[in-house]
Amino acid sequence: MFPKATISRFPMYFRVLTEYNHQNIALVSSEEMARKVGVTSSQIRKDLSYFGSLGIRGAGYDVAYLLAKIKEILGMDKKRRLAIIGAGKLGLALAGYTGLKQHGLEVAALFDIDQSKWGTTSGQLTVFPLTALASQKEELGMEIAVLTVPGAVAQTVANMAVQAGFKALWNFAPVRLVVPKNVIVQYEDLVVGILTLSHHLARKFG
Amino acid sequence: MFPKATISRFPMYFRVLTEYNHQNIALVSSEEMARKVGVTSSQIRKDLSYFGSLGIRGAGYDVAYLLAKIKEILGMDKKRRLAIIGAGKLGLALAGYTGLKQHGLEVAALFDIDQSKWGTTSGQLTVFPLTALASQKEELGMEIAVLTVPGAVAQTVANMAVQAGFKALWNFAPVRLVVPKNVIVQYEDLVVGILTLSHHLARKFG
DNA sequence: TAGATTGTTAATCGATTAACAATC
DNA sequence: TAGATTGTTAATCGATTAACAATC
Repeated sequence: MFPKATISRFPMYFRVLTEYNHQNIALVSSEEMARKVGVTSSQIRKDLSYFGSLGIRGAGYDVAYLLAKIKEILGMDKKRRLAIIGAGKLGLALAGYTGLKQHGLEVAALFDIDQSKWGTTSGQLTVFPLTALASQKEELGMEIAVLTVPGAVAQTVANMAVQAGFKALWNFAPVRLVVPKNVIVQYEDLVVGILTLSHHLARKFG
Repeated sequence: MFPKATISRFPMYFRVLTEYNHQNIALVSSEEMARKVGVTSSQIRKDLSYFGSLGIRGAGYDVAYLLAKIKEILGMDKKRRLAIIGAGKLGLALAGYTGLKQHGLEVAALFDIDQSKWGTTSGQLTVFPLTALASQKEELGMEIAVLTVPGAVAQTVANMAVQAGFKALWNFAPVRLVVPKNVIVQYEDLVVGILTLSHHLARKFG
């Protein structure tokens, strides 16, 4: 098995390879990529080696081939559709975030408990009542539920998502969720990064 | 020195302690906290031990005291003001994100290069021209620059922030920034989490 | 004192890096 | 073939966990 951190570096690899591809660069060495990404070349070779012998000894990595492989590893070869639950500021921002589309991820619909938000279109997206989650999941073929709701209701909403058949949750609420073990939860705590900065500032300047 | 991961767990400790505090619970054991946070009690004791002998043997941790200590460690004892550069969807969402305020962080102003956005108030916040960065930094006492701009201009904007005197950057653009070594950059890549999920889905279901 | 729980040490586990044989 | 760079092994580094002496 490979380190968890390996997968977390793949999005960055994907981006620099996309760039090389646009520049019509056909081959790239681990050394060259390493410089661009900001890791060691050893790290890159090791990360890639977990998924097979993807390079050419003496030459480097075929950009197009490696790009295809990484897309496959990250599940980007198939379009993944997301349901955003919680049409607040964060939910709406994610709905319009171009970074998702650039990585083959598509927000298909939003859901909210607040009646006043129903039907509202953000871009060409519709906000549905939370009760429509299961039916719309089937209708729109959504696989991943994004939780952008207050912490106090996160567990309840997670239960509904699980009930609706979602096997993957991307949770922005700072709450540990209890879910059946065939359901994957990815936690996203936006506050960690900024408080890490705040900590460093406090250390250095007080 | 302590593991980098130690600090990243502190925001979660802060939240559960805040909860205990609201419930008027005065003492809490590492075992109890561990259950709530979802880590081992050893981990909690170790994490805290890096910052002194914060507990009471045989009894546990004094909630109010530990809370104060953690606030201090995370630099939350002083209010930190943020400048959001890039008044797009993500920037506006962060400007209105209540999670920041709950952790003693205050967005003081937004900045954008796009003239049509200047003066626009989001909540009671103003969007300033990028050229006003240095003057407003002094005026409003901002310490942290939040970069919510496209990757293509992130380095240029980072340079401006450094020029304006910011010593800490919170960078949402998926680009490695080159900055003087007395400037701290915290990278926030929103795509990593969701692509990790996508990878797991691909593994399990194809 | 007896019971409980911390703080810390040592062992374990996991991830990164250096080095180089394999090979294009 | 000579030069280059991968893929992989072994060494190093770092983080977590288990266990228990210290002590409230």
